[in-house]
Amino acid sequence: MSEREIDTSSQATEEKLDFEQTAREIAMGCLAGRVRLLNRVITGAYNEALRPHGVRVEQLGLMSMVAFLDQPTPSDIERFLRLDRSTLSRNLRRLRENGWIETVPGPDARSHRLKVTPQGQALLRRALASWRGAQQKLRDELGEDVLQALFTVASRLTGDEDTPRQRQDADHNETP
Amino acid sequence: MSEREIDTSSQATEEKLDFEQTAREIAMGCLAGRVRLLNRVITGAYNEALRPHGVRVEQLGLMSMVAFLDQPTPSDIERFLRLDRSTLSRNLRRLRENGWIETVPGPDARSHRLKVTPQGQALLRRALASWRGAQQKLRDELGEDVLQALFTVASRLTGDEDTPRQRQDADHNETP
DNA sequence: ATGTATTTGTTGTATATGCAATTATACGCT
DNA sequence: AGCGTATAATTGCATATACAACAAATACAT
Repeated sequence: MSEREIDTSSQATEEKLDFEQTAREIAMGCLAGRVRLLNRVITGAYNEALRPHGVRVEQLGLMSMVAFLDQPTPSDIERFLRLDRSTLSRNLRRLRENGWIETVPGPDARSHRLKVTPQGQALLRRALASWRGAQQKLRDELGEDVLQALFTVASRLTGDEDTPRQRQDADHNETP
Repeated sequence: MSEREIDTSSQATEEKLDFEQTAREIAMGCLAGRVRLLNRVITGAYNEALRPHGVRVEQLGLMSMVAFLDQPTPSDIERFLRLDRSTLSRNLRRLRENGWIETVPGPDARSHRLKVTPQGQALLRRALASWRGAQQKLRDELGEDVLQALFTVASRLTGDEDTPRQRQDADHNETP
């Protein structure tokens, strides 16, 4: 870096500014980054509250989903949670290894149904107060409206489980 | 399951209902679950768009943060992103192994500063269009107001480092 | 100055997550 | 029936994430 770069490189300077602006645009404006930050903070808050019970909020949530969907197959959960099959497979295996869920023969020879064991139910009941504590704390911090907004966004983004309004046109299929 | 359970177990029945309600409360109402779902869908969208460039949005974002913070130490980034030290350490190592960032001696013998290499800058420029495409697509799907809401929530939850340049009133400090 | 506490980074261990490839089963069509 | 395709779950590999334990260096209090 001697003399050349300073004099003749108005272009290089421009590129540098360009890069800095780009970096700023992504660093401060990336939606994915924000949502991951949000996720770290929020998930961390629940897990801190749940630590005494030896369960993570991811596991508690999955267990609850098994109960809520009433003997679902892994595939059912996958669709509902937009979770990759392989992720789900392993997460369920861990729940099974902990004795919190069990499998019963399913409607198909290649599938099976899931149910929460009594131990799993007991755990859920034990952990409920801590879970509620974390949820309430965040509700207080963020406000009920923000909570609702987050739920609404999630619904809208996943093709909505609960917002069945506005069907534009079911005919326009885009290249099968 | 013979006859006993049906007759004498009004208490067991009650407990079962109780469990089902709890499961529903958590399965459908857990904020952490919603935010993680949101994160899966959104981060997945960016990564799909970025795949041709061989970089993930987590990495692109971290690289941009290094540039934006202008030769930060890992500790600076940790505070800004609310990322665990160990996570950051490994993520930075991978960026270094890819030749996208480098370290220079820091203000301290136990620390060092980070900067983006020319290769890293080139990658950022190359990937910019794809990143913008993903961001715009989500903006269209969610609406500008929702985007802003997500940013605001993140800021509020982290004690807000940034709160976009919008400074409507820099005077109104909210009771320290 | 000296001993303790704090800061900074790394490594071990574990979970969550996703993509690609594989296996097994079911389904549909000829 | 049999063949090709679609669906279901698992496994290999890689990254992101966090907690705990550690090592090195600095800061601080007396």
